[in-house]
Amino acid sequence: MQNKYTDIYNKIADKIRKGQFAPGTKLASEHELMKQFDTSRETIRKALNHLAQNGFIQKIQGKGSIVLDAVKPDLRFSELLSFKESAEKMNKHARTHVEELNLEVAEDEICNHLQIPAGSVVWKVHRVREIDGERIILDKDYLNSSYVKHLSKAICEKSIYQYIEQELDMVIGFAKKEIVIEDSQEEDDRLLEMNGHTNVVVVRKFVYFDDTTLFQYTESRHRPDKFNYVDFARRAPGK
Amino acid sequence: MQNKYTDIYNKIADKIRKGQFAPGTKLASEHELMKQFDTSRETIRKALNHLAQNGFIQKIQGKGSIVLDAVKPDLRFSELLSFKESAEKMNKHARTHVEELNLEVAEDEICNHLQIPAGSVVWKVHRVREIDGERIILDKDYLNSSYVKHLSKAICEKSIYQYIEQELDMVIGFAKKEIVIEDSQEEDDRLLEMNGHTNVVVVRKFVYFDDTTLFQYTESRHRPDKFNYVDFARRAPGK
DNA sequence: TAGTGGTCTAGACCACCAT
DNA sequence: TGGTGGTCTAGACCACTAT
Repeated sequence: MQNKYTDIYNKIADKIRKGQFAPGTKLASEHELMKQFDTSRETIRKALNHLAQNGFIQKIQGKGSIVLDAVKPDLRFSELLSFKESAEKMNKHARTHVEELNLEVAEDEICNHLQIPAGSVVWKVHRVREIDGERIILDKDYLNSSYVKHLSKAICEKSIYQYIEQELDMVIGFAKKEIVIEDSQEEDDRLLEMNGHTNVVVVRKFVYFDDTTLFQYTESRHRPDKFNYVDFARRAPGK
Repeated sequence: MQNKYTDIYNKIADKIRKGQFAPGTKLASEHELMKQFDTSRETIRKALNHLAQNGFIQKIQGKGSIVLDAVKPDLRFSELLSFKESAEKMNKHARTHVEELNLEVAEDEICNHLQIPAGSVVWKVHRVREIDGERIILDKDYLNSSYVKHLSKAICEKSIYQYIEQELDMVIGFAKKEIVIEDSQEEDDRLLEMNGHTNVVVVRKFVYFDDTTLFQYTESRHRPDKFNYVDFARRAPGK
């Protein structure tokens, strides 16, 4: 347990995920939850607001907190997950093939993306993701070697994020993402089982540490028929 | 002004958008903002946390709140905006062509999506979105006629959400969204300028009122080369 | 050590919903 | 009317960063 409200959040979220709190039913009132968790109302409210933000519940003034039919809130576009984490949450059989792993002088475009001087040395990692026996995603990662000094095939096969967080003890903060559709390139055709598809879904991602330093640029190239993203969106209040 | 913290949020967000607070610089401290806005610290913190959630700032303990280089946080995938709102925020020349507007017995699949009995009567609205002179999006909307009793061509040309919120005084709460790539259908080819593209990006959306009732199912079909979504994602803390 | 943000509390008052 | 959630406050204590 890190703090009370994430603890309460996790306990309630788990019960909703497991169906112990059924969709359509109401949670106990905030007053009741205060007693159950022996805490103050603001702390309960922090947990409940977080649950509402993530699509677990809907709070209605005067009524209570209604459990929603989860959108698999685990597979969120707005979450920043590694491939390994996503695959595990989806219960997929996944394998990673490291096709390329080099510390090299980066192309100008990559240096530009990483906001470092042209001619800088970066880690270039190309990995193919095999899911249920099919090679359907090509991940092209570029990492600022000033922050991530060492990488290995084993690390890339497992999870770079896990290595950064657990071994390097750096904290990943946030990312900017973009989705576009593009024509497939020679590399996609060579490394993926394209099954005749001529375009790919490209997810571009800029990933930052907690202290706002940019350390990674990634292009995740998906075979179009296997691409699927879900999300939960709230209507911005106001006006 | 509805309440203090959204007011403070909007004021700071506007200044960041306009560049009056430059990326990389720090906001005033929470203590300082308390004095500036004549309010308590928790109220300031609510506003700042909201700004952090939406990618405007990064809070660092012991240091302060750093202004981020905005990802055009206005064009977020995780936001629930109408086409009109999106187009306005992007400063695009947009036109809407209402191709179909009928109150009719819905197909079983649609009834299923809207969670109503087979054979129910629903509003079916097909609209083509023209942006910068090109017809590139086909929106197929289905609305539960028990909640939305009246619609007109004028309403559909303008904004259904605006009509629902301002005229019907209903509050739109949240939506579940999904993105997939599919082969284009005869209707896409007929109504859109496909320029030889043979697939479309389909955004499926289930939209709910504030009180958790489902009132709309939408399929938004985009020409692939014009599809672009951006988002800001935070790494879930914990574990 | 001083200043920053992070957590938590106990209580007030208000708005909305049910009865 | 009583119960629910929504806003706001003043203050305490802690953790981290600077110096």
